[in-house]
Order: sequence, then C-alpha cells, then structure tokens
Amino acid sequence: MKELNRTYDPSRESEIYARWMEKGYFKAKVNPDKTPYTIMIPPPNITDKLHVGHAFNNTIQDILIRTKRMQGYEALWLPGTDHAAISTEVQVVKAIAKEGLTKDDLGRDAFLERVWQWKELYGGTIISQLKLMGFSCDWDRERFTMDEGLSDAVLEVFVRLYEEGKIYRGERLVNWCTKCQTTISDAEVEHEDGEGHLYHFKYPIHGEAGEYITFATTRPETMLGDTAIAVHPEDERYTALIGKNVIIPMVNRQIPIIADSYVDPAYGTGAVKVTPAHDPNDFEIGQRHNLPIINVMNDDGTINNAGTHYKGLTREDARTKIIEEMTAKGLYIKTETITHAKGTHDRCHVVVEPLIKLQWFLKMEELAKPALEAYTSGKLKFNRERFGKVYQHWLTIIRDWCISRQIWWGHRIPAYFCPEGHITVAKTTPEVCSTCGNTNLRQDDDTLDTWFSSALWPFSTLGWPEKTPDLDYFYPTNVLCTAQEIIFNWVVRMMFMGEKYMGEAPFTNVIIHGTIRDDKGRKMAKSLGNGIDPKEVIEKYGADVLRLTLLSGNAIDSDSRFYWERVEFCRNFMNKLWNATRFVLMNLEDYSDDSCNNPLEVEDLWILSRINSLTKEVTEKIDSHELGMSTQKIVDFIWDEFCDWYIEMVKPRLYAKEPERAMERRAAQETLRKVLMSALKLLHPVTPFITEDLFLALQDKEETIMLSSWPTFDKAMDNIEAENCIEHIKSAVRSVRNMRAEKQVAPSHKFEEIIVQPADEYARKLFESRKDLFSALAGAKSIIVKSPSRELSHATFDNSLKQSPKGELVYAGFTAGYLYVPWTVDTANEKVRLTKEKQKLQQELARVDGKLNNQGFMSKAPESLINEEREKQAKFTAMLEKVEAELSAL
RNA sequence: GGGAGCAUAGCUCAGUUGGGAGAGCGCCUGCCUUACAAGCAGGAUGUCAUAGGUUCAAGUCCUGUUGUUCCCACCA
Repeated sequence: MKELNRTYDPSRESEIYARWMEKGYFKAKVNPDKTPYTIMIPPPNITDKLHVGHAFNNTIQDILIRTKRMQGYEALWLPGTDHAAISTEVQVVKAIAKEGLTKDDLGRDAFLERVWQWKELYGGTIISQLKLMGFSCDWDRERFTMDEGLSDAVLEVFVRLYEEGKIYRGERLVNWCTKCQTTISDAEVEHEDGEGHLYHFKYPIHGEAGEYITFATTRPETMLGDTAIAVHPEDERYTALIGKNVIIPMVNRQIPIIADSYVDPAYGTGAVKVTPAHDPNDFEIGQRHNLPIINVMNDDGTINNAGTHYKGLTREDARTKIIEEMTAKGLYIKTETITHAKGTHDRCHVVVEPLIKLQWFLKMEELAKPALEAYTSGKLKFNRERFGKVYQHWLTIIRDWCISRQIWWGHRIPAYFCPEGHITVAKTTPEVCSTCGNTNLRQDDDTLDTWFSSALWPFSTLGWPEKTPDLDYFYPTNVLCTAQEIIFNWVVRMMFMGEKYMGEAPFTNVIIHGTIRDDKGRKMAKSLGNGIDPKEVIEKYGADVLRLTLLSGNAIDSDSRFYWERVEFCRNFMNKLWNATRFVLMNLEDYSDDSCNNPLEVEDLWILSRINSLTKEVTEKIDSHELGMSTQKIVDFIWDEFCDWYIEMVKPRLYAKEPERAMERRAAQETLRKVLMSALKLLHPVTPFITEDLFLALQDKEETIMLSSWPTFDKAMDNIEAENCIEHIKSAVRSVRNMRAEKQVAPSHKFEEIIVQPADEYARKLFESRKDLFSALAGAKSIIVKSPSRELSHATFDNSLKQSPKGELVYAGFTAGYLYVPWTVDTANEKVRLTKEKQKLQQELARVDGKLNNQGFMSKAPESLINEEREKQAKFTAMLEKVEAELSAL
C-alpha cells in the first residue's frame, strides 16, 4: 500500500501521461474479436493554439472513448489538424507583413514554404496541448488535411466528381473580398448592423422630357452597372411606366423599367435599380429578365473601364463623385441615415463586394438527397432534436457549392488549361491536353475550399481511396462532436461525401455542444482579451480540474460560463476524493482480498446498492451523451453518500481492533475498497489522471485503470430494504444533529445515553443491531432501544422514562420513532419548532387530502399512485397527532 | 424578415416518457471531531417571466404576450 500526500497535487499528470504513451494504451488496431468504436477528432485549425472551447469539445470525446475502451470496445480516437486555408494564409500574410514582405514578394513556392513552417510550429503546439489535457488519441495515426494521403484523396474525389459532371465552371456572383482578393463562402461572411445611408435619386425617362422615376440606393457607385429599374407589377404608381426606358446620366445608357414581384412597394420609393453584376438579388432578377450583366469593378475594388470617367477610382471615391455629378445634374433628391446589415469578411472585416467571377462549383442537388434522407429516416441522430432541424433546414435550401478559392495555401485544383482554353483534369500533371494534344499546359492557380478536404476526413484518414483493413474495420465512425456553427460547413459535407464514396453515412450520432463564454456571458474573443488559456488552468490546477470544470454544472448542449469559482470547487472535489482514498488506504494496511465471506452489515448492503444504481445511471447517461448529468451524479455520490455518510458509518468497525471483531472490520474494509474502486472507474473518463493514480495506490494486480473493466449493473446487488433501513438511520441522525445545532450543543459533546423508542419491531431490530453505528453518527456514549410502541407520544414516552435524566424528546421519523436525548429542555424554543413542524404537516396533509377527495384523481390516476397517497395520508396524520400531543404536553 | 433556444433561490445553472421544487457558489450559526478547514454539521431564501388552454394533476404539453440569446437571410 502506498502513502499519499495530505493534499491533492496534480503535478504528476505529465508523468502518468508519459507512462500511458510508453505502454501504448491509446493504440487501436483491427481486432475481429472486438466491436470497434471510432471517433474522428474535429481537426483543429493550425491558425492558432487551442482555447477552452477545444478543451471542452475534446473532453467530451475523451469521455466517450475512455468509457468504451473500458467497456471492451476497440476504441479508436484519431487525432489531427486542419490546414484551414484562408485563416492560415491570413495569419501568415500578417506575419510576413511584420518583415515588410508580401505574398508577391516571396512568390508562391517561398510563401508556401513559410506556411509550412507555420504549420510545423502551430500544429506541434496543438498536439502538445491535446496531450497536456490527457486525451487518449491514437497518436500513431495523427493526420493533417494536407499530408500526402489526404491530398491524394482530395484529388481523387475532385477528378471523379469532374468526370461525373458534378463539378463545373461557371460565372457566378460570389462574395469577393477586395482586400484578400479572393472569394469567400457565405459561411465566412459576417453580417453586422451598421449605420449607412440611403440615397434617393431620379433617372430621366427617355423620350418624355421632364418625367423621372425616383429610386433609392445604398450604393450609388454601382449605378454605373445598372441594367434596369424594377417595380412591383401591381404597384399602381408605376404601371404606366413599365416597358419605358430611362437614362443613366453618368454613362449615358438606356435601361428598361421592368416589373418583378421581388420589389417591395412599401420600401423606399417602390422602385429599385437593378445591378446584376453587384448584388445577389439583382443577379436573380437579371436572370429572370435576361438583363445584361455589367461588371464595373476590378478585383481590388476600383472602378474598371465600364465606369467611363470614373475608371480607377476606389468604390468609396466613386460614390462621392457620383453623388456630386447627380447633384450637379439636379437628379439628387435626399439622403436618409439608416441602419442596415453589411456583409464583412470574417477574417479581415472588410466589406464584401459581390462580383461576377469564373469559379469552380459542385452541384449539390443530387448529393444532398442521401444526406437529407439519413436524417429524415432516423439513421442520423443529433443529441438534441433542434440541431437536427438546423441540419435539415440547411439541406433543403442548399445551393451549389463554390469550391474554388483564389489563395495559395490549400489543395491546388488539378485542372490544367491549354492555350486553346481546353481543360484537362487529372490527379497528376498531364503531358498533353486531353482535347487537342497541346503540350503547353498551365495549372489553375486556385485552391480548393478548406472544407473540401475536411469533408473527406472520416474516411481519408483511414487510407481511402485504398481499400484498407482499417477503413473496413473502423468506418463508419460512431460519434461526431462539434459546435453548432459547424453543422453547415462540415457535418453536412461529411455526410454527403461519406454517403457518396463509402455508401454509408460517416457517423450515426452527432453531438452538438455549446460555447464556453466568459463570466459575463460574452463570447471569448481575442479582441476582448477575455479568453481563458487552458494552459493557465492546467498549470494552476491540473488537467483533471479543467476537464471536470467544463463538464460539471451544465448540460453540454447549452452555452456555459467559465468561472474560476467553479474551477476551485472542482479542485476541492479532487482533494476530497484524494483524501477519501487516503483514508481508505490508511485503514487497509492489514487487508488482503482473499477473504470474501465476511458478514456484511446493512450499511454495506446500502452503499453497494447505491453504487450499483449509480453504475446503471451513469452508464445510461453516457450512452445517451448526457455527460453533464453523468458527471454530476458521480460527484454527488462520492461526496455525499460515500464520504459524508458511508465513511462515517464504517469508522466504528474500522477502529475496532479487537480480534473477535476482525470479521466485521474485514467486511467494512472490503466494501470500502470495492465501492471506491467502482467509483474511480466511473469517474475515470472525466478525470483520468487522479483516478489512475488512486487506482494504482489501491491495488497492484492491474497496471492501469484505463484498461480495467467498466462496472456493470448487478441486479442481485439491488437492495431496497437496506436503502430503507439506512434512510431511517440517517433520518434519526439528522434529528439529533438538528437538535444539537438548535440547542448549540458542541459537536464534540457526547450524550450519555440516547433512548430509542421505535414505532415497530422492524425499527427496534434495526437500531438494536446497529447501535454502534447510530451512536457514532449521533454522538452518544450508549444507545438504549426500548420495545416498540405504536402508542407513541411525548406524554407516554416521557412517563416511561421517569428514571432517566432530564432530556429532549426528538422525533426521528414515522418508523424510527422517538429519540430521548439527555439535554436540558428549552420549552420556548421547542414550542416554536413544534409549531413550525405542525404547520408544515398540516400543509402536506391538506395537499394529500385534496387529492384523495378529488373524484377525478381517484378514478383516473394510476392505482400505485393512489396507494402512495393513502400511505402518505396515514403517515402525515400520525405525525401530526404526535406533534400536537407534544405541543399540548409542553 | 425566416428559424431555433432561453426566462427556476442573491449569482451561475440542473430538472428527457406530466404525479410531493434541486445543486454549487454566496449568506447566517456552530465546530481545527485522529481522511480532508481545498473540511464537517446545521440553517434561511423560490406566485418555476406573464396571460390563457389541455389534464384528475403542468416547472414539464399547447397558444398568445413581454424580455433575451443564437443561427440563417437580407432591404434596393
């Protein structure tokens, strides 16, 4: 047996982790004798080190993996990182800017070299952080979305989709960032409300001098590209004008007035300028009416040739100048200040410009079907129904996916152009153009959207497109665990790629968890400086405490706040567990587990029954992914039932060193050890380090708790009778403690003798057999148990105790009866207490009577419930009578 | 504008088939009782946002209202 320090000390965590690694406990291999259980880590972006959100996300996964591993599954948790195309490129661009360099200064190859250096640095940091937190990933299988195997999978999928005709090039209006010079996906556009201006202008109507149509716009610079004015078809103000033309003065172009029901007659003037090249809605109107598309802007946001004399101006300057020109021509009316939503790029916060671009698209209609079907048929489950609805909604409104990006960091699109403009798509650089045989080929400069590679993550990490044994054994995975905002970007895309290339959904369960916020409920953000660094918590308190903090006190699907007070509470709990184990060890010196036939006492049967139901509950809660609840149950059990009650209950037996009581003592030791071991196992997935440490201190047969067997529910251990007995004893103990507190009796004071007047034979036997237990908990030198009496009352009991010293009569519960505690009676206090008690009982009784007198309840409620209420009625009536008798006796 | 949440003790939050309102922190009282003061024992505190409805029975189900958060879309 080992000796433990007096207080919990997390400093040994790294040592324990090193041992696990050395022993290879995290490794998973194809094993036909076991059922696989697989989780793919959501690969963290290599843009930055990990924050507490990652700690939370991965703790959830580690709990599941560790539980399943102990339950005998072949558990694989595959780790890795994501190249995070745009965000990483932005970070590296910022970094080289500090050296006064730009991407173009370095050139593509040298720039990518710098990004790889960044990747080595941050990828390494991330992996070491994950290890610091104790995560049991199979590190031999670590993957990166741009490593050789995964890149091969990406190219394979691109080529196959292209050959199938699902990937096409198209001119489409895309979100364009004029700063980053790239398209960005809808998901990367942030919408923020801001102050803006609504400018009212009028265009002269062609051929009708003095006639105008008035419209409003927030973006006058795009007027250069207007190709129509639209009004609502039923707007009577304008019906006469439909079909006529107006003139755009700056460019002197005639455009038609058209009718489209998109226009809201109530907004602005009811007339809208239509700029298909610079607005998504206008683009759609343009499609419907076959309007020309006039792009007036360069990639950097300046006006192009189409803008005549505005050419070369920035969009901001062009706006000012156009307002001036319109004013000079008497066509400007007024400016309103409004708040409206502006789309900005979530990386650089520059206002997004919709632009017409030639892009690569993936057709979604067919791919989306099986992904949607998986959910509607119930094959794919979310931990909460509402997240499933989000998934479903997105898939029903899905559009084609723009998969090309004008950046360097990422998987370069395997498309090659010949001078004739033919496209050859191939995994390896082709020698000649597949159409015309030209040997002068140039690869597309664009790279793929970062989510293209992560969409393949569940199978590319297992060796796909090769047909590997790993892939066969570990795919599909069991659980995917991520945050809500990732549902569209990632969950959906993994689903359709998995269905398409594996013929099977990549996972059956999705766990969506909430966000960890700061103590004021704000999101943690660099700009606010309110982020919590996991390392800070780990250095001060250890990884176990961090993990427990994130998992306790909250349902995992809702957002939670990070409080240092909670961290301290969790640390305190670790210390409690540490000391409970220390206590057990101190009392096990002479214990050997070859003796299993020692007679168990009722409290042993009670705690065994309790840990047994706890095992059932915790296992069920983990299986249904209610990890906050499962964790809470274990903590409550250990602290309340095991430490505060059971340990106190066994002290008399443990301290009884007489040889004739050796059997009793053995039984207590055996039970203590057994229950503690089970509790440690149940807690291990949440706090792996401390439980390993304590497990090893308690026994030397198994070399790790990680691979020990998960406790199982045993119906034979269920013991309702023992639970009832202990409830009676606890109730009696509480009554005495209550009296002590009210009368301010020092806890160290031992009452001479407490006399128990049980209500029935059952209670008499109970108290008679567990006198030592009761006296220890209640603080008495001796216990006298009287014959049972149904005729309990203060008066009769008092009468029977004439020889006893003056004392206090304490009610101990309906069955347990009365306790006579030697102490001076304080009549006034006692009156107050009893009056309160009486009121309480009267309320309870009124409620029960109300139910039992209710015809509806009696005829419709289940019989068991009615019986329960009847029992309560009898119980409360009897209790009330006693209290009243006591009151009148005073 | 569309969708989804949330509103329970002073604070932070549990409460998943409807059947006597819970925890932690904080607060008050008494204790350094030979595992633990990072502890022990005891205590106070709630018209479960609001108005209706369903039901024998509603924190729990339905509807409206108010406040609040998030996601998606977006107004020329």
